[in-house]
Amino acid sequence: MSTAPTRALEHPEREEIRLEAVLHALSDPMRLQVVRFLAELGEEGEAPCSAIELAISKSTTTHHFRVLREAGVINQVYRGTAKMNALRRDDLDALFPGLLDSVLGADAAQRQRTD
Amino acid sequence: MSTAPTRALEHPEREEIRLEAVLHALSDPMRLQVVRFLAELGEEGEAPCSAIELAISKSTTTHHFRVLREAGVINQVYRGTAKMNALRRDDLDALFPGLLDSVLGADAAQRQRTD
DNA sequence: CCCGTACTACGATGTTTATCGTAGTAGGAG
DNA sequence: CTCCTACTACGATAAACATCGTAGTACGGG
Repeated sequence: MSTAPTRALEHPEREEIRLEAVLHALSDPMRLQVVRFLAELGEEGEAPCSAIELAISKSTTTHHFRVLREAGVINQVYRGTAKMNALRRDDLDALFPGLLDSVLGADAAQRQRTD
Repeated sequence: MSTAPTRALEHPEREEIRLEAVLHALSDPMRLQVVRFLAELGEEGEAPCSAIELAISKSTTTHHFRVLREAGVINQVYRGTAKMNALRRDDLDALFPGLLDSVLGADAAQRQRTD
């Protein structure tokens, strides 16, 4: 009925994003992998959940995306049947300058070391 | 007897420190408070567990210090009856350049905002 | 209207975590 | 040796978390 703008998803406002929640969200390998993937898409990059191949089930994937969204790390919007995901780089950089980049850098470095 | 150097504590080597573990260790408010405290002591700063007033019981405090130590965030040594704690800044900076500083900066910023 | 794709909600399970209190050990001071 | 201080180990508990499978809903295309 009417023009229901596709049901909306709960996101914390920029000011509501908590450092502890962000660190917790990033402290899981699966979620870090998602963030790395989104970061590699560049500035405006967005991707459906299905674009990221994780070695876990669909329902668990949904769970991890939700953790990331609720922590304020990613933005999720319904676009037709897909759900597009994007890093909230602007918000994170504004709140915690340099944090995201050093985490991504640390991850890349560790990955290279451990390879 | 001989010169038993007071019983030793398990610490990960520099190369064994995992980013995920560090992020997880830092994602708890109590532990972040400990790290902030130690960071404020400066380069060579070290302090006994009892120097940090946490709003939790002694046994829980012990637990958090252990999590930090096992993640490679702090170094603990017995010094007489006390157990001295120090940030492993050198190791962290070498492995994850900028990470610790941006977390501490982010924490300070958030604290100022939320005050 | 029916179907397929994409994602979710729910309920279950096993693991980890934060927390505590009590009882203990280790080391320095008397 | 005795006592005090500092910290730990253990056992318990309640909450949170990662994971799954099944059953469902939302949307676009035929």
